[in-house]
Formats: sequence, C-alpha cells, structure tokens
Amino acid sequence: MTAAATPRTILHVDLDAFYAAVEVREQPSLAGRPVVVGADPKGGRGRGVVSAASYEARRFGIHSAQPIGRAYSLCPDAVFLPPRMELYLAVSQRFFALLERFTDLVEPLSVDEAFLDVTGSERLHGDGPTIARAIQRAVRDEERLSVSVGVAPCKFVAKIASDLRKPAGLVVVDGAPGAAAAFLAPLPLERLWGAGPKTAARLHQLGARTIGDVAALAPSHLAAAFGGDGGAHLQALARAMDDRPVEPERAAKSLGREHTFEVDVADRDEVARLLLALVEQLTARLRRHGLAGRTVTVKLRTDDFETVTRAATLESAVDTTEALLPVARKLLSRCDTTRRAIRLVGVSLSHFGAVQPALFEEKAVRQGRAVARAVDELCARFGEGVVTRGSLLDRAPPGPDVGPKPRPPRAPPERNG
DNA sequence: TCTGGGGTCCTAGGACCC
DNA sequence: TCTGGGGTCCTAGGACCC
Repeated sequence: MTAAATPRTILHVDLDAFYAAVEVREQPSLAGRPVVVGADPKGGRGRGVVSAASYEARRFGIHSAQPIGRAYSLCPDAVFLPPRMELYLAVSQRFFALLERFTDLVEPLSVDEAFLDVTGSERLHGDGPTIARAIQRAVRDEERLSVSVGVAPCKFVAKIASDLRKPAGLVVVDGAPGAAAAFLAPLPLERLWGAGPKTAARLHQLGARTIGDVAALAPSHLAAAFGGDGGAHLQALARAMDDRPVEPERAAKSLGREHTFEVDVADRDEVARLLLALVEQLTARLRRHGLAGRTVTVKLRTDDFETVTRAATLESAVDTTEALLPVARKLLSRCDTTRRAIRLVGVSLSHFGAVQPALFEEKAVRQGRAVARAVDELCARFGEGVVTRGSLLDRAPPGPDVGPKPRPPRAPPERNG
C-alpha cells in the first residue's frame, strides 16, 4: 500500500447513536433519558446485546455489543426498546440520498455510516470542511439527527477523525505530507482499524502503545507476529498510507440467517426445525435480491460457545429451499456437536453466480422454483408470513426478517471470477 | 455480565492439475 | 522414476467491524 498519487479529500460520515437517536426523535418524551435499543433485558436475565445506547445511557457505562443483562444492571431505569429495523432502514435510505447530493462517490459501511470522496465536488460545493458542515446542517434540519464527520486525505484517517469528537463532531486532518501520520501518532493503537483485542495484545507484547509506536516498529518484528502481509498492512495504516478507493458499488459476497435460542436446546429435531425456518427466510431474501449461490455453510454454536461450521460447494448456484435444504441438513448432520446443547443455528450462502438453466434440473427442483415464485408473489402482495410451510407452523419464526439494506447486494459479482 | 445478527477478510492445509 | 514448484479451488476456523 502506497500513498495516493494525487491528493484526495475523503469524508467519513457517521450518525451518532443512530437507532437510539431515531427512537428519541420519534418519541420526544425520551429526550434526555438513557435509551437502550437492543434485546429484551427481562429483568436482567435477557439473552442478547445492546444495539445502540444514547449518550445519556453511555454515562452509565452502557455501550453497543454489551450483554443486555449487564446494561440492565448498570442502569435498570433506562428505557429499553426493541429495534425497529424497518424504521431505521427508511431513515438510512434518506440519509444516503442526502449524502449523494454532494458526490456520486458514496460507499456505505453500514446503515449509519459512509465514506465520501469529494475530491471532484470541491469546486461545486466548497472544500472538505465546508461540505462536512453542509452535511451536518442538512442531516440536522431534514432528519433531526446529529452526525459526526472526519475529513482527511484517506479513508482510514477520516474514519478515526470522525470518531474523535462525537457527537456532532467535525475533525479535519490536513492533507499536507506527514500531517496525517503526525495526527495518528499519539493515538492508542486500539484505534487502528483491524486491531481488535487479540491484535492489540500482540502489539503490546512488541512494546507498542500508540499508533506512532506501530509505525516505528521493525517490519521484521511485525511480520513475525502477523505474517508478511498482515504486518505490512498494519504498519501502512499506522503510517497513514491508505490508498483504497471509495467504492460505491460493492457487490455482496454472502447472505445468511442465524438465530440464537432463548434457551440452549439439546433436542436435534428442534435444531432441524430452526434450520428449516432459517433456510426458508434465507432463500426468500436471496430471490428478493436476485441472488443465487453455490456454497452453503451451516453454523452451530454450542452451549460452551464453541462455533462449528460445515460447508459444501455445489455444481451450480441455488436459490430455493428445495435445493438448499437437503444440503443444509447433510451439513448439519456432519457438525460434530453430539451431547452438547445448541445455542445458535445459522445458514449462509456465498459464491454467488447465475442459476443454471432449468434444462437438466431435477423435476423436484423445478417444481420448487415454481412454488417459490408463487410464495414470493403472495408475500409481495399481502406481506411477509401469509404463506408458511406446514412444518413451520408449530413454532414461532425467529425474529423479523429485515428488509433490504441500504447497500443491497447487486447483480452477481464477477470480481476475481 | 456471559457473549446478537449481519457481514468482510485472512490463513493454513489438502486436493488436484500442469 | 523421482522430485518439485506454481496455481486454483475448497474447507474450517478465527479475527474483526457495525
């Protein structure tokens, strides 16, 4: 990774406490109160995590990805709300439409954050900081939400900058040579993108504490700890050398559904029933996005939190329950988890490509696609859940299947073939 | 205080082909 | 006959991000 040949102006835009902020906006009486969006705390015994916490809730030590029981014990009086994904996704889509007024080069990172390359729009809209302030103003006026922005010569530095003065922060890093590296140097290395707990611990063992320390480490030491590529990548980021382009059209590479039982389950039939429900939801989503895939992966997590996956790659891409389920069932039987209770079941599909022409398909698979089309049509007309397989009726389906993401998977990818 | 659900990317080893 | 190196595809697991 080398420095970009031409100077760029990259923005990282990040909605503050997104889900919680939307809930407060919808229910003004919540303003000023600690608001936690996530799993049902169930008086402290709930299973699941915090999805978003308002800044008032954060003062109690509550943060996203925290077990919900922990959040409850930190602040039992907080307002605990279940996520309303359809609502957030609608807001998210307007947010991205707003960003696209400033440049075509908008790369969504999730529902609530994006990279923008505004290098080419500065003549029209003003320089980076001017555009950043205009975005903050527009999001505040039109959506009544607050947003933090980082302006920098590359993606990674912009991302760090936007995070530094939340909420409603604006941090600008000069594009002059060396300025970005100097900006990063004093920050704790935990802020490096890709340096989670394991990587941070190993960097500490090498004597590093700050990003500047990582930038100065002997490449041979880094390579010994992380491999040649991994070490070089870390050090390049630490030196603010990041020429990755802003990519608006990144095609999805996999699609999956998973669910954690309320209580761990030893009954294999119950595991199999959940697998069927997940496969149904997954294939419906695949067809909605016009995707079909060749590699099926089944995932089990046991009560001791060990995760086991089994995968199989088919000759041709599939998108129906009839084609996918037998494979998923076989993979499930190959998961060596006997005598342990199951906590989570998941299924995903990757290796996207075109569905093979029906010429040589088995009759059952052809019929399966016809049934699927009919079901899809009914769901589109009358809403999700109007048609359900008989074998699914004896149990509640896991969670709502959320609709399309702001970055919906596009046509089958061709990258790397 | 036990740890969701959606993803991406990387690594290592084995099979297989040239 | 033996050795071997490179490339690609696949699987399983793991780290990480929001």
